[in-house]
Amino acid sequence: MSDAKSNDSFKARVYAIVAQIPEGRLMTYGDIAGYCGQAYAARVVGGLAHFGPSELPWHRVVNRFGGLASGFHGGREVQAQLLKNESVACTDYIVDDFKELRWRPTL
DNA sequence: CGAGTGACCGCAA
DNA sequence: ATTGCGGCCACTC
Repeated sequence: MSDAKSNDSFKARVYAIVAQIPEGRLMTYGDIAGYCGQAYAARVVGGLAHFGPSELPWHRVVNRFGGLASGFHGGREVQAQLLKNESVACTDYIVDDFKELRWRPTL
């Protein structure tokens, strides 16, 4: 909300955004980090995701190229399968309409 | 407690 | 247009 300054840890904000990503939608680490207030903390988003709760739709989070990242819970093939399961056209671990599916959080 | 690593991005030349 | 480099935060061991 209005404050949303630094009451919660950075990871809390990242998890909140990722958890709010709708189906068929994708987001990039830089975008999430940017919406968290630190566009330079893109690495943190990835790091948190590596240890983050598998309950969050990390499979909807991709890199700048719209491709699946590594270290996903289970494997990239699983992530690709999940995206396909969400009607997301992904080819060779790369989202086809990534630029079109790039979702923007509702502030 | 301290140090290192990490699924990255943006910019510059 | 392409390539190379640096930098920030949090988590884990």
